[in-house]
Amino acid sequence: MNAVFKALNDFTRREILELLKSKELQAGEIAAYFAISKPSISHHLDILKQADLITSEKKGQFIIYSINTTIMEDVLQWILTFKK
Amino acid sequence: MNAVFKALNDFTRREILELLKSKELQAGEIAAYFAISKPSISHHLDILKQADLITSEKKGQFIIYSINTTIMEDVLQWILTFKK
DNA sequence: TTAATATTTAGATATTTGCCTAATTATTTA
DNA sequence: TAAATAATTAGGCAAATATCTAAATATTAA
Repeated sequence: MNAVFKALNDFTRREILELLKSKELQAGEIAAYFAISKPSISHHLDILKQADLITSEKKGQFIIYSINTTIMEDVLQWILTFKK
Repeated sequence: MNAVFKALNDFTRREILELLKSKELQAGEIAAYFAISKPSISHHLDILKQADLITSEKKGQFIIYSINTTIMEDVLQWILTFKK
């Protein structure tokens, strides 16, 4: 859970998740949405991956990223423990 | 939402929320649960308060902290946008 | 009204984070 | 096979974070 909350605690990373919500994207396509450098986006993707919030698959020279919603389910369950 | 994710991104603060889940507590009672100093706990309480995850009420020389679950509802809604 | 208690505020420090540019690795194309 | 393309890794730096001790504030009790 620590890695998940860490990953979610950044606007850019939450935006990346929003992008991946509709469809999977290449690393470069993701980077194109933001005004920050590719290496920085690559680092954000790594943090999201460490939290298991996204998965990646290499296709030739491209790397395709997809969202993994099963982890969101864990967060959901945690949140629900606070609801009466 | 930024303040909420920031507040949740710390083990001690999540533990404080767990404590307040069952009953409201004085600042000193909360601090007694942890091996870190009172000023540090006071700071954590402030961050939780900025995120509106807790509320405080002064009673004499004590300050009573309570959880505010309405903000958890916002997080819940955000999480749900990722569920198919 | 002075001392004790509860808590926060202030100031300092070490660690973590987010960003950058430069360099590296892997793959494809000419 | 050499050049181009996609992406990551490495190294450095400034800002943010978590922690501490010391000092300040507010309230209660002797």
